[in-house]
Amino acid sequence: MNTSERLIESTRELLWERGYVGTSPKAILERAGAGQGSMYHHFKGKPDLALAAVRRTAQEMRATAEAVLGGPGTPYERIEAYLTRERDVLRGCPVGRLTMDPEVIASEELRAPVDETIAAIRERIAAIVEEGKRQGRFAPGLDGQDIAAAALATVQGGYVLARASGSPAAFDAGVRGLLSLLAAPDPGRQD
Amino acid sequence: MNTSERLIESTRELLWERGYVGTSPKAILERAGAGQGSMYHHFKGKPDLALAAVRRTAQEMRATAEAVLGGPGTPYERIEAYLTRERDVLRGCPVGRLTMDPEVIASEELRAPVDETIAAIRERIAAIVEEGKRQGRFAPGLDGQDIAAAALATVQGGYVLARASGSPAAFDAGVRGLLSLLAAPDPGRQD
DNA sequence: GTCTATACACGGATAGAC
DNA sequence: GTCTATCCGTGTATAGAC
Repeated sequence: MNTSERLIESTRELLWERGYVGTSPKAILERAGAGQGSMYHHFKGKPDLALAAVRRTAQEMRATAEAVLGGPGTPYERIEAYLTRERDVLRGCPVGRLTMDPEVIASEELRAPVDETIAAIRERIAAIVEEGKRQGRFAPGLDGQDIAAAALATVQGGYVLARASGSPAAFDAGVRGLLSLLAAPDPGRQD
Repeated sequence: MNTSERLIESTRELLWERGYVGTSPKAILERAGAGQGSMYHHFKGKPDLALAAVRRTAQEMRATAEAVLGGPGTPYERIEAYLTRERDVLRGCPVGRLTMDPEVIASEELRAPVDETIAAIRERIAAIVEEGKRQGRFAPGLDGQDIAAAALATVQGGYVLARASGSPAAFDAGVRGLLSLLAAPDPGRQD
C-alpha cells in the first residue's frame, strides 16, 4: 500500500474511533508511518484528507448494505438480514458517527457523502417494503419511507444504546423489537 | 446565576453542540464570561466540570422523560407522547450524543450517568409495554424490553438521520414508522 | 515524494497577585 | 473568588533540504 493509501486508511480508522474533531494530522501520520511532508504533498490539509476518507467509507458502506438488501429472500428476510448482519456494534457506525461532529455537519462537502449514503440505503429499504406490500406480505397501511426510516434509526440508535451500556445487548434488543413488530402475525395493538 | 452555575451551564451547552473532545476550557470560560482562575477554583479541571454538567443534563432528561411517560393515557398513547414530544431535532440528544465521544466512553464516571439515564427510560417504556400487554392492548408476543429498546433507538437514530440530511423530516418519519407498526390494527406481515 | 525544521495559535493547567 | 501571567505540549500548516 502506498503512502497516499495508508494516509486515507489511517484517517478512516481515526474518524471512526474519534470523529473529525478528535482526529489530528499528527495522529494520522503516526498511524500511517508517514511524515508531515507526505500528507501535505498528497492532500491540501486535514479537511481534504478527511474528505477522501469519508467518501471511501461512505461508498464502502453503501456497497455492503446493497449486498445484503439485494440478496435473496422475501422482503422481510432481506430487511432482517440487513438489521442482523454482523457488526462491530461497540465501534458504532463509521458513517452515522460523523453526524455528531459539528465540523462535518458544518461542511457541505463532508456532509454530502454521509447524507447520500444514508438516503440511498433508506430508499432501498423503502422499495423493499413497497415490494412486500404489493406481494401482500406487509400491511397495505405501512409507509415504505417511514418503515425504512424506522429501520435505519433502529440501527443507528442501537449503537447509541450499546455504547452507553458498554454492551452490544441493547443493539440486539432493539433489532429484535423492530423485527417482532414488522413480523407480527398478530397486531401489535388491539384497540 | 453565580459563576459556578454559569460554568456548568456553559459546559452543558458546549458538550451538546461539540461533545467532550470538541469542548475546550477556553470556550467554556468565554461563554460563561469567567476567567481561568474561576474554573480551577470551583472545579478540579475539565473532566470534573464536564462530570457536573453531564450529571445535570442526564438528570434533567430523565425527569423530562418521566413527565411524559408517567402522564395520562393508554400505554400506546404514553409511548406516542414520548416519541412525539417536542424536540430540537437537529441539535440531537444531549445525552445520547456523548456516547460517540471516545473520552466519555473511556471514563467510567462520565459514562455512568449516560448509561443510567438511558437504562431508566428504557425500563420505564418496557414497563408500559408490559402494562399494555396485561390490558390486552398489545400482542402478548411482544417483549417489553425489546420494544423499549426499539423505541429509544428510533429516537436516537432519528437524530442521526435528521442531522445527516439537515432536516428533521427523517426523524419524524422514523417515529411514524415505529408507531404505525406498534399501532397496527392489521399485522405488519402476513406470511 | 518524503523528510526535518520551523512557526504560531490553542488546549489544559499552575502560580500568585488582588 | 476572581484575575492575569506563565508554562509546556499539541494542532495545523509552511519552507526548504534531500
